[in-house]
Amino acid sequence: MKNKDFYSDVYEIVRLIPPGRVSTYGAIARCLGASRSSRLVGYAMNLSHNLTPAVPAHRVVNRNGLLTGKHHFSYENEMQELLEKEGVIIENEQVKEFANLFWDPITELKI
DNA sequence: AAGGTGACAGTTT
DNA sequence: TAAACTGCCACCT
Repeated sequence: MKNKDFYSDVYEIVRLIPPGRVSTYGAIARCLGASRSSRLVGYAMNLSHNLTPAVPAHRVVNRNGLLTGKHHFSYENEMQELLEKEGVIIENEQVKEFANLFWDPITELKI
């Protein structure tokens, strides 16, 4: 009934991202048919901090594979640590082999 | 109520 | 090739 569903869908998709994989704001937005609202996805992540169950926002990066949102975590290294813990290697605040680890919700969910 | 902001992305200079 | 600008749409003050 409200765009709140949009956020719910965003959280749901983010939760579907398997460990060790990463996705992008644009891909998620596009999956919901709102390719122009990629910024809103980032905003949704911002609100997901108090969300339960916790949304793995650390698995969501920008289309360049850059950890742009690390500043919004408890501490800046938390995002990187969480990703490295899952096997994702971060180099220069950027996901290494991003193209290989990229998890596209459209491709994965559409099958 | 109106204006400003932003965890992006695509296009242009 | 790299850097900068604009577009976009909901949320916040």
